[in-house]
Amino acid sequence: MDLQQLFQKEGKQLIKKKHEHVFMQGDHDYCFYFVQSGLLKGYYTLETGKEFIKSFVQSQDIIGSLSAVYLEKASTFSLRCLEETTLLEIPYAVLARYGKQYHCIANDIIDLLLKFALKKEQREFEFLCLSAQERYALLLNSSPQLLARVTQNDIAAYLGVTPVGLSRIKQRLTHQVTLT
Amino acid sequence: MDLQQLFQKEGKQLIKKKHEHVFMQGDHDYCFYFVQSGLLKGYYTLETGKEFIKSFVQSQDIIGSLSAVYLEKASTFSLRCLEETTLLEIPYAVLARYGKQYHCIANDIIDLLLKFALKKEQREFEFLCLSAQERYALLLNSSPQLLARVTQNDIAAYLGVTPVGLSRIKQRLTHQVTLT
DNA sequence: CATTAATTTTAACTCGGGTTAATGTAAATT
DNA sequence: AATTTACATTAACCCGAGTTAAAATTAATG
Repeated sequence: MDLQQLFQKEGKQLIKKKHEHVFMQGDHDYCFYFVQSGLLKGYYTLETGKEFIKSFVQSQDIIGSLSAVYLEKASTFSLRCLEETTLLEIPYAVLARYGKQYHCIANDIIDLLLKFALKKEQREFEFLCLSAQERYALLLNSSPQLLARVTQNDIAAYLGVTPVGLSRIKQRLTHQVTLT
Repeated sequence: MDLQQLFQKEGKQLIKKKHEHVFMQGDHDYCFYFVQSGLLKGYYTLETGKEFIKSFVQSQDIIGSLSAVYLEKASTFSLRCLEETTLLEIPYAVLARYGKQYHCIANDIIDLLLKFALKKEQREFEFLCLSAQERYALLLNSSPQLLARVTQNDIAAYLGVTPVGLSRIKQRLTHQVTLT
């Protein structure tokens, strides 16, 4: 048995409409979610009211709040649907139980965590070493189909700039391109 | 047996002088390292020659290049001693073998990866949502003793600003503080 | 279809941070 | 002690991005 089969077997199916939340920043959510279809955003809300997007979550992804699930603290971010989305929900306790019993599940969890860690490391690299314009160019290259499904506001919030800033970046890029 | 005991038992001790490298960006290093004493920096070198510090690595930390070890690719960063440092070196293959055999080791690996993922997630948050000044203020609060061991240049490279920029941030902060 | 609401672009102004270079200060080496 | 080398601060100038506000475009809804 692998992790995905475990979700199929033990997961509870949730169907969420566009704009609905799976959980909110501050919640003590103790579940992981496998995305069967749809699109979501994980985002931070600051005291100032500003919103920043941690990640877009797509079909076949597994998502959960590590700080809520593992540290048993309040979730540091909210998870909200950008499109109608179907998920399979599984409590962490169930996952942990299977992990202890089946080595292959434990290995899948290690695998999942490693991929997650690598993804976060890559994003850290981009923020640490690259300009907003370079980050946008990378995103455009790696995920054009994702960008098409998402508003400019959300892309900006993902890059860590304002919508106005992103608009200027796009303008600069297209001018440069047509120059060459 | 736990992970630290495994390092004691199977690890090979390395003693490195200040400025020596453990591995370099581009190397195919296949090991994890437990830091017994000393201080290191993991850093990216860009084609432009600019350096950015991914993380400082302190006593009791475990470090390795995930992309080198797990993806079997070239390491994306270099690891270099800021002080004389002693390490215990263990090949990933050995770790994986013990992980398969002993559940407690597998659990420790999951634990290690989770903590690493949480750390990277926190740093992602800081870059995504906070200004350089806010990041510096946080660092000053959370790790004053670390800052005392590290040069301004390295703190700047860790925050993602230039030494000149950091100097201005410090000036701004002390002026603000003395105003209140 | 028309109106309202949401999204995107453009402009004017401000500010943080990069760049370069000069100055000051501390360490290291001979 | 003297000189070189590394590290830190300061100043002048420039540019990218934030802010606010207005205009333009697109989408949603009665």
